[in-house]
Amino acid sequence: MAKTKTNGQLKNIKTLSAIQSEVKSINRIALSVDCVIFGFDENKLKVLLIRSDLKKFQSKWSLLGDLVDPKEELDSAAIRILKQRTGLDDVYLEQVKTLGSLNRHPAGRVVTVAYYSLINIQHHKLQILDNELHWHDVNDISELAFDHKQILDTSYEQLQRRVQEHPLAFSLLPKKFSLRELQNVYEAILDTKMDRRNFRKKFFAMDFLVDIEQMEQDVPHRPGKLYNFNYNKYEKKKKKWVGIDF
Amino acid sequence: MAKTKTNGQLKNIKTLSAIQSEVKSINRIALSVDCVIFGFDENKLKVLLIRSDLKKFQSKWSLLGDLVDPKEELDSAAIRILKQRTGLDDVYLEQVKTLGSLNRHPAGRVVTVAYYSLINIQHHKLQILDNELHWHDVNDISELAFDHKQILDTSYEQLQRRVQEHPLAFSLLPKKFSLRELQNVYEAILDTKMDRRNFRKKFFAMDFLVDIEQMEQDVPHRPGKLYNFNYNKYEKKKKKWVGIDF
DNA sequence: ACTAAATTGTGTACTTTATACACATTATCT
DNA sequence: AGATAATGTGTATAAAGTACACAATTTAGT
Repeated sequence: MAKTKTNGQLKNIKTLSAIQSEVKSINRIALSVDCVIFGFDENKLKVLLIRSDLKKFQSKWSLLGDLVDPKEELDSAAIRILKQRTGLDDVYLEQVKTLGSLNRHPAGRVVTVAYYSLINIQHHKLQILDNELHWHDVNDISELAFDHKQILDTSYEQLQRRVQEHPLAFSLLPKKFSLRELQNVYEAILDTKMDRRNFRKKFFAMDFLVDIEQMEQDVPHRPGKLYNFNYNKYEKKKKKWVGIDF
Repeated sequence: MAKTKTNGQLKNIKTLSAIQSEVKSINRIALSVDCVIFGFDENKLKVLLIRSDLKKFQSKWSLLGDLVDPKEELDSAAIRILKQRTGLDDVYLEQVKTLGSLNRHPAGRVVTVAYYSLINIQHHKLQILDNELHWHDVNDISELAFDHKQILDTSYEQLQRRVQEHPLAFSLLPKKFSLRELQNVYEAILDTKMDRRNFRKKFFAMDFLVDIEQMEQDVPHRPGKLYNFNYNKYEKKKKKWVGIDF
């Protein structure tokens, strides 16, 4: 590798062929993708986990992941995993961070790109036939295989931040939802209680909810109205940003 | 690779040795780190770029980056690059995202982990002796080598978001700064003008600024008071979060 | 020494947003 | 028919954000 030093600084004189030989050489690392798949059920935020296959982590649960093929895009790998595990392929997906501790994986150096996704459990409920796959309450998870607890925590924190500034919550619900269901999603994600009247006022003031003139069915009480979220209107009107607040 | 299918789902029966062989095999990818190094000078937000060394990108500027060694932590690689290029090793550093398009690099498949960092230009001004390294106005950059423009844009957007919610701006300033300098940093990052009296009111109300009882020197007008930012106090009092706002 | 120029430092009125809070209505279940 | 459980609605108060002007301090120029 061609480098020269000038006053302690590196000069940037690598040639393409030098870089190519570095890229082709043993200088490579296994890459994986791990997906934190969030769902919403029984008024709780859930995450889909699989029982770990490795002896070292026997009996521990882990996130859904796989190695990235050298000819595969990162996002494609995440989409592939989601499709394989949930049967869904049109889901909200967001990259969270990349972890690469030297000893994070027992099989050697594996750098992993973490994603989280939001899915509507109702839509795919029938597809989890693999009995090693289960939905877990996010707040009940104390330990996972590898560094997956850390990935989950970071993803959950990012979800909490982003759900307040972007209309993500709707991805966890059916297309038609009641205001109570929407509030339940926010309360589950943010782990807090909100005032019902102020919550409704806020969302009606935003003016992104469409009253579809239908009512809830099969609820053991007065049914609420059902709404859609109008993404087009949101895209046109969304705020740029606000102010300094920390 | 041992997989079985059950109703279109994958079962998770890989053994450790199967994974090890996947990890060790040709199934590996070159990894790099690219750093967006932000600075603040002449009341403008700047980014440190180097002239690209590759013919294909002749005359284009690029971010500072290097391949990650298989025995090197990701953060360490970013810190190494910052140290090599700026001489600084105690800088604000944040991972932004990982890009892995199949054709993003002419030398082959190279997945890159992007970081941004904030440094105080004054502190290291004398260390940029390499004349291929230059500070550029962030808003003057229209084209960069590889996909570096995309990395810059994403980093800049993330900086704009985060600077509003976290006390990052101070990393671009000397330890002692005047309120006007602080406001200039915010105005440069957010590309906006703010009301001077309201800005002061806001920061004094937060109560994280320490009046160090010194005045600016060598300014051609009435000097302002100098302040420190009290990170300890901030860590104790910082807000959890707020509400729904999009 | 005086004047002009530039910037600091300060307070108040107004607008917008957030919060706290209660009761009548509509449906189901027994 | 009555009990239960949730929906739907408005107002008063508190907090935060915004708009805005003038005197004081220092340097630079003459």
